Amino acid sequence: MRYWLMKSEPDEFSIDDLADAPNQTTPWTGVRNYQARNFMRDQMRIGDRVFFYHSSCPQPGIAGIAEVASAPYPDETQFDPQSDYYDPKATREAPRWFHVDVKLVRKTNLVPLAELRKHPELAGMRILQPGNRLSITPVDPAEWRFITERLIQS
DNA sequence: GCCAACGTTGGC
DNA sequence: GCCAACGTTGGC
Repeated sequence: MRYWLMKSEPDEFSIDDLADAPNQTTPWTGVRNYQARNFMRDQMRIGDRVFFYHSSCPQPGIAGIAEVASAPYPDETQFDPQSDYYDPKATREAPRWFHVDVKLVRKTNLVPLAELRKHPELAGMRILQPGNRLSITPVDPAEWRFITERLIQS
């Protein structure tokens, strides 16, 4: 099982929105970065654990734990001319964008970005590197353990 | 609102 | 294929 961190802007879709979603599950649509797509398409497996991260907001940080809840499949929004995420180069025969479903495991206390930065054990995390913009990043098992055992209350 | 980082686009 | 211009992300 792998571990991941997935960013979402709470103004767009927050941990509470996930909690309120049918079956507490949502299709992770709208990713338009090849590296992030490849993680979902090629590496994620059902049951992989995910830190749900709030970005571009007053209190950026980890807001909950989720899990990968589906195999990868084409992102419908790429075919929809009305969507912000419409991609005229994508076709149903050759979809360009794939995503998985993500299901809530539980909300957690917020672990602020500033808190993550305090711990040398986490210094290697992608999210902490300057200029990191990738919306989906792998999390090292040791980092996952440190955060869940030390920074998240059970 | 600012600005650094970085991915993408498009001219050549 | 190069690379400058441009747009976006995201913390502060």
